[in-house]
Amino acid sequence: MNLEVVTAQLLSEWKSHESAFGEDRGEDRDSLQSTSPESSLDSLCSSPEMCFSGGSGELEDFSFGFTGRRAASAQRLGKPKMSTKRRMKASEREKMRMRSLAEALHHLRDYLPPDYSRRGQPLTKIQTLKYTIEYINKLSDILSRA
DNA sequence: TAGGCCATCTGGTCCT
DNA sequence: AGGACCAGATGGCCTA
Repeated sequence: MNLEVVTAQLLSEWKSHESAFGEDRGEDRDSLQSTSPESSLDSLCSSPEMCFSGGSGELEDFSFGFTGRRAASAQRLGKPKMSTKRRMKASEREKMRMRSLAEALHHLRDYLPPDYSRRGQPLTKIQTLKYTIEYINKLSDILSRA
């Protein structure tokens, strides 16, 4: 069985599951938000610090006001507080890490059949993961029966 | 206005 | 010591 046949079979199977899937979507409908397809990436600039590209001095001032409460709890534990420079570097790395994760999820959506994102509403991260699992299971099932 | 989703910051933990 | 990963907290945006 070649790839085209598998794909065709999958799509037809997909259609047959559409009703059940629709219910699933209905269940999730409430959680479908209006984040546009590009929003998860474009919205990287949705908060003040997101558009910061490194201006360390100002960022430092900002994060100081923002993190006071947690720093206090860290000091209470008697642990040596991370240096500001190191903390900023760690924050930057974490930001990049989460962005690459969001990007990967964004990319993953492209591999799901359009049925999964009906009504032009993009999938949330959770939905993307759940539906991907579902999709892979269906593909595996078809292949095992071939 | 409440609730969902998201990006970011942060401290803790593990690993190299 | 420093990087990677994780989970909790927080605030902004959007929709019903």
